[in-house]
Amino acid sequence: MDSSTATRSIVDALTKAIVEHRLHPGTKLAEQKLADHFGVSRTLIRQALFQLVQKRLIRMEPARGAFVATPSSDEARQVFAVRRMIEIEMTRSFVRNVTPAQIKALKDHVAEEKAAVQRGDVAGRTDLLGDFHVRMAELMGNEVLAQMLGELISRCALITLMYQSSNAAEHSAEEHSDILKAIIAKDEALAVKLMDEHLRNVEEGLALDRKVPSNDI
Amino acid sequence: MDSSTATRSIVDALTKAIVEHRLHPGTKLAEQKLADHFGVSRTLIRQALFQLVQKRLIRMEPARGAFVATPSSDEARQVFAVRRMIEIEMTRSFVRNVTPAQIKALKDHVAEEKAAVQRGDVAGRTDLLGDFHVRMAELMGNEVLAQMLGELISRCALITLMYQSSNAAEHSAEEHSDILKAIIAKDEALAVKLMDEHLRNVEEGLALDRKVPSNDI
DNA sequence: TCGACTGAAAGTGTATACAATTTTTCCATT
DNA sequence: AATGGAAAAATTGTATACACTTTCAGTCGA
Repeated sequence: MDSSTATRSIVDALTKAIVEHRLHPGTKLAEQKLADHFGVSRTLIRQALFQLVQKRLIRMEPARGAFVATPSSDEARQVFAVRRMIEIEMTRSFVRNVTPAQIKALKDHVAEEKAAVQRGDVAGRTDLLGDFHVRMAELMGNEVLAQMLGELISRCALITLMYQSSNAAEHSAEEHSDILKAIIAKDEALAVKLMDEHLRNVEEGLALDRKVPSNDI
Repeated sequence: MDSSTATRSIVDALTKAIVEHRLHPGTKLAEQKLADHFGVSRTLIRQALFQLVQKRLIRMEPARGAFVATPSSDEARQVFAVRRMIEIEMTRSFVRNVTPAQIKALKDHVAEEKAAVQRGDVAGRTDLLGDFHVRMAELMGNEVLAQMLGELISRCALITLMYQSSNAAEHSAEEHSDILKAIIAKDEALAVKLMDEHLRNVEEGLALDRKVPSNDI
């Protein structure tokens, strides 16, 4: 059997469950339970758990087991700082080499976002808002970039769940739209500025100064 | 026993061996041999191998086993593109908030680099040249950044081995020194420009246009 | 001689077994 | 009733067993 396929699908399923907030920060992930649930042995579950540790979506405590990660506010700030570093330059590079096909792809994406907002599809909206950034990376044809950004954004999903205060994320679709306009106008400086502000807005919509909220372990 | 400790030390040992070029691209990593070498069962070896797959230092083929990765020239270009994105903004941020202690730390590091160059210590030099960049990230207090950059630089070690043509890397210590001078002068634009050029120089010292050289699998 | 088949050897993929640790339960003691 | 502690249950960490796939050597046939 394909080594990766079995383990990979478990990793993907767990990642999805964590990012979509069906598994909350601090939740214990018992190996046998997961094994029963997925219909495999603990061996494969452990392989999957170790991969999730590397993705920083769970943590493992010696002899105590795996838990959904509870990123600290420090870590949250660092993740956002790295996102800004990457995405500022990504945006710059994107504007410089943008093609009509790329613009169309982003337009379609923003339209989907707005549709999700309109119909009040919170889960779908959250998903799409993150995908906008990964989509840019993919459209640039840089898989390394796309994957790194994807992992950072997965971590942001956890962070958002833990520290969300205001619903500043409601404006994100608008901001994406504005960024796209700047890209279309090939206004490099503006696009970069808007992306930077957008990421700062998302971060400032979080309560990173307070203690870890309700979901404390 | 600490879950991570055993596996972790295996991952570290293999990473070191790959980055230090004691294991060449394409080399088969047989599980039982590694198990014997490390004095553990295949279980732990497999856990380690899966982690190395995620770090892109090895690849696993279904039912065929693990091999030291042989990054394509496309992948190499992407890795360098991401490094530039991250490090340009990292440098900018570094200059803006630099402290005397940070400057001293980088000065010491560059001195070590020059010493290694002087005494013809190629292995130590290569190591230190990569560390300069990680050191900057660490000095900024951003562990997330430091770890991401560390992984990118590990991949660069593999890439360098596969595609090294000219020994352009010999000037790297000089370039680090120049970057540091710009940082000390708090000349943000210059520091960023020098870092960008430095990374481009390293990349251009590689033969990414040619077919995969001798070490083809 | 070359090529294709065949069977053995080696290696990977998953499950299970077992030792060691943690957690829970339950009873005794204050 | 609350606390402490010991035994039992559950859980993790590692090794081993076993089925399945690939690899390779050797043989047979053209």
